[in-house]
Amino acid sequence: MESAFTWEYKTLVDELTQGMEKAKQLRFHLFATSPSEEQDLLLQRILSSYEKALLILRWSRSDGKAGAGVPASGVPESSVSVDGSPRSETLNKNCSDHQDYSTSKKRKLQPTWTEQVRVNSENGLEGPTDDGYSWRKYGQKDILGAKYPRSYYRCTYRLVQNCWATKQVQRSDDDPTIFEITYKGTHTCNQSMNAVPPPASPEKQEVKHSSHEHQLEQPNQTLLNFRTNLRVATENLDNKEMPPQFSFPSTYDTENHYFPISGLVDDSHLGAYSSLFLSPATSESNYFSPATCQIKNFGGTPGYHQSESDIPEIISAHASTTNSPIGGMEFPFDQVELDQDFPFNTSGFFR
DNA sequence: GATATTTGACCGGT
DNA sequence: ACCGGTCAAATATC
Repeated sequence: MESAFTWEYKTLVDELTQGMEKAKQLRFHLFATSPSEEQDLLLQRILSSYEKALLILRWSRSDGKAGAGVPASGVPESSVSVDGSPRSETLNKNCSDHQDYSTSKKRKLQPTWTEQVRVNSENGLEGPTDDGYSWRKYGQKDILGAKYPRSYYRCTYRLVQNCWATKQVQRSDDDPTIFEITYKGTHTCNQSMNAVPPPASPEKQEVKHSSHEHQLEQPNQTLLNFRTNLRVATENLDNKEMPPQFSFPSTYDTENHYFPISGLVDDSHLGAYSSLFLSPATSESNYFSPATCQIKNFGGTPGYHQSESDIPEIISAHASTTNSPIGGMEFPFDQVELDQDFPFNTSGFFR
């Protein structure tokens, strides 16, 4: 019945796969010669983009039926994190059930992935670094059986851009230099070009519940201190269907997870999924729905002097009703049903 | 004064 | 009832 779509799908996948292969080859050659960090990173990002595109296609296609035969090769984002360490993560694919946060106010199942970050510094206190997004801590809890409390962060721009990404940071019991960071949800905000940290000071975001709290104030400093390595993917919530074998985006990643640190913040980062979906339109053109504009004006600044909880309510209600911001796209999105998981209401840019 | 963090209270799931 | 996650008032920081 959807033969046309199927055809397009295959073609798309094919094209993307080819592109990715070429990029891999190029990268291979590059490694043989004189790998400059920036070049490598660029390729890294190119590959990552391909990965994302493929992943999205697959995801949207399978939508609920686990992988549709394709291994959910799953990293929706760059495989390099700010601190230069590779990351891999697993998503729980079951995020198709929360249409809008507003109604249930329960962000039940979202893409969730965990990474472990080892902190290098001798005293290893600062916690994992800036991951390119700015977070706001909203809670801390002692967890049963855990030595260290768990910290809860959410995206600073939740109100302004209706971004519902959150993360939890838990210091490992036995190895205090290891932090386990669980990301939940994807960023729909656009703080991607945040190589320059926003005024909100995202840097010291990570726990400082340790007795010592001499946090370095400069992000770059911090970055340098945490040339963390070791990323372990885990987390695949309640999705039994998901094949255990998700793999790294590209085989290269698995082999060389020592990507050189560079000052760059990968632009796709955690928001991969959402930003992905948005990207065809968002990244270049900043159109976006009128509703979005209202939202933006609404909050004004990332302040929340007015009981935070109402605003998102309004916003998402708004957003969920105006569900067709994407007008002129050529891709048959309607068949893919993208809107399920990812709030399109996000604004491309907050200005 | 605006924004971020801290921390006890609250709430929902199990 | 317990536990993890979130809220929100109080407090800290800029």
